[in-house]
Amino acid sequence: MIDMKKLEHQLREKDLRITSHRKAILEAFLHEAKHLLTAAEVLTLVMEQGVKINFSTVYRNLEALTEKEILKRYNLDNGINYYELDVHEHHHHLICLDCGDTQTIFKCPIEAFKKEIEQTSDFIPVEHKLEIYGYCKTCRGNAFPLYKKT
Amino acid sequence: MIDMKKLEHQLREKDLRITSHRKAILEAFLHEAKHLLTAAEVLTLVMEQGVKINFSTVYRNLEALTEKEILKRYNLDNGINYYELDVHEHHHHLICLDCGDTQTIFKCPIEAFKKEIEQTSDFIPVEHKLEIYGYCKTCRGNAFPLYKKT
DNA sequence: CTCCGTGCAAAAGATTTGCACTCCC
DNA sequence: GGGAGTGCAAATCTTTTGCACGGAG
Repeated sequence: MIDMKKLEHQLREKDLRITSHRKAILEAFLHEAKHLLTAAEVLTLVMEQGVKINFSTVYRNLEALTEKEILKRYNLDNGINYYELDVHEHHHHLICLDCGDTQTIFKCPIEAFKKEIEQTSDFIPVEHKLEIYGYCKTCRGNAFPLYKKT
Repeated sequence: MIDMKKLEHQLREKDLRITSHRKAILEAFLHEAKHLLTAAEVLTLVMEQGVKINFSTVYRNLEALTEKEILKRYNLDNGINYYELDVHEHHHHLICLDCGDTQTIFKCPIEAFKKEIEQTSDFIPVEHKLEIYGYCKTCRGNAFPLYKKT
C-alpha cells in the first residue's frame, strides 16, 4: 500500500524537496477517503492539520506533483480540476451525483472500442476521458425520485 | 435535417423569443462544420455575420438554449464549455488533439458497461461522460512523433 | 550558500450578474 | 405596454504569475 514513506521516496527521486507543505498536501490525499480532491479541498484539509498554507502553494504543488506523476488530474463535468494519488494503473471513476463521493473501477470498456475506431475510421485514438455519474450505495435511497435523467 | 425553420419552431414551442441575436447564434451552429463551439467562437461567428453582440448575451443564450435542450453542453478536458445543436440522440465525440476538430460517433460501449456496474456493485449509473482524444485523418500525419501518450 | 519553495497581491481567463435600456409578441 | 432580451460594467470563481523573502539540501 502507498504511504508517506513511499511518497517521500518518490519526491526525492523526482527532485522535489520534502517540505512541510508538500507533506501536508500528500497527507491530505492519504487520509481522505474521498479519492478526488479539488484545490480548495486540499487547502482546507491542510489547514485542518494546523498547517498555514496559501492557495498559490497548493496550486503550484498540485501542478508539480501532477507533472511528476505523483498525482493525477481529472477535469470533471463541472469544469473544476480534481486530483488523486497517481496509482499508475488505468481506471475510471463512479461519481455520486448526490454526495460527490467517488469510487474507482479498474475495468475499462474503452480499450477494445478504441481498436474498433482505429480499424473502422480514419481517427487514431490516443487517450480518453470517461466518468460515470450516478448514485452511490448511501445515496441511492434518495436517488429514485430523480432517477430519470439519461 | 435540421434547419433554421425547425429551430425557430423549437424556440416558439419552448417560450423563447425569436430575436436577431438568437437566430445569429443558431445560424453559427448550423453553418459551422466543426460541431463543438465555445462561447468565444460563437461570439466571433456571430460578429462575422455582421451582428453586433455582447459576451453576456452569448452566455445567457447558450445557457437558455441548453436548458431548453436546443443545445447540448460538453465540458472538455481543458475545462472549457463546448456546445453543439442537440440532436437528441446519444453519441460521443472523437476530438483531434492537434486541430481540435471533432467527429461524432453514435456507437456507445458504455450502456452495457453500466448494466454490468449496476449488477456487480452498489452504484446506480445514471449518465456518463466519454470523449476520445486522438488524431484525425488530416492530422495523423503530424501525429506520430507524439503518438506515445496513454 | 544556493536555489527551490512560499506568501502576498495582482492578473488572467471563463463565466455570471445587477441595472437600465430595448424590442419582441 | 409588459416582460423577455440585451449591453455594459463590475463581480465571481478557478487558476496563474511576478517578486521578494525564507528554508531545504
